[in-house]
Amino acid sequence: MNHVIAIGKVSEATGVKVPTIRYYEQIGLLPAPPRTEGNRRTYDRKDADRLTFIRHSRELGFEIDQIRTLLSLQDRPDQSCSEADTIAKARLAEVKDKIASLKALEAELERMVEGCSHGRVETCQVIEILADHGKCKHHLHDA
Amino acid sequence: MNHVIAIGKVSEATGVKVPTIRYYEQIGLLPAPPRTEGNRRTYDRKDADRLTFIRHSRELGFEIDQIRTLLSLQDRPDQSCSEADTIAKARLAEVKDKIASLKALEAELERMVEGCSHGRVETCQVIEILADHGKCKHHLHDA
DNA sequence: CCTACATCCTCAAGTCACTAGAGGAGCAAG
DNA sequence: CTTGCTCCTCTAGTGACTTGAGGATGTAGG
Repeated sequence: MNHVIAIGKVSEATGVKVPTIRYYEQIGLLPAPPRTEGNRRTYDRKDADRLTFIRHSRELGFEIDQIRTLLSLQDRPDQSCSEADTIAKARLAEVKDKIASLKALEAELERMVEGCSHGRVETCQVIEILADHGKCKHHLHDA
Repeated sequence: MNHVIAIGKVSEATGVKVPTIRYYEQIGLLPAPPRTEGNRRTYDRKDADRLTFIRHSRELGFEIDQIRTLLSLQDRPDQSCSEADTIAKARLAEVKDKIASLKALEAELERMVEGCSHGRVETCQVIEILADHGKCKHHLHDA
């Protein structure tokens, strides 16, 4: 209720950097807060909660547009949560994919590093493997 | 030696898209090839190899600047490969980190999705967990 | 009251690694 | 000769911010 928190304090409390908070306001993800006489933004607890929600969602890899949807769902608690469920499931699938391809990548990098004879480039597996894709067993889709 | 391959063919052969090849030339990652009378780029086997090297490195998640270093190492085979080794090791560490944080993320998403009662938003774990970071056991660094 | 200094403001431009589109020229086949 | 493909340059857009310039405001100490 009492808009009293300065942008720097919200930043500290939520872990979202000051310019990022202003950016979120600009793109309409966070409502423009009231200002002091000296034109400074004043936030309250609700704003901080929203920013925490946003930060956590970003950490989980959701895109801004997905977060927009999730936020709008949060604002209307009577609605079905199937949309939130769908978004989370899609993200989960993405994450599983990414873990799989990162593991392939890890294996290949390990092979590279282990194969490095610490000699000259001529005989270095690192360079060798990068140069010759045929030496790579896996098909990596994206890393 | 015989510069004879058109950009579309190199693209096909290496899996690097045509505009991306031109982009790599622009940023100096790939040397500007000779042109035909009709101003078309003509590539040879060496260029294709270099592009394969670049693509594979990108798939492994190396940044353009790192690839620049790796390429310059490849060009001077007498040098020590310790720099390549260092770059690969750093990338390996990054990948391991990322896998760890993605696994935490996977667990959290799974918890969210399983906790969804398919009812209204009010009781939905998905929204709940996003809103309250305290409910999240893990510290995720980046996803 | 004055002076440092931290914090805040706006606006524009930069980052990374591409991708997309406009508008036009070259080239091979039917 | 025309259809349709590939190619050319150039500019601008993408996502999610970050950085910097240039200035105003707020606060603590002397």
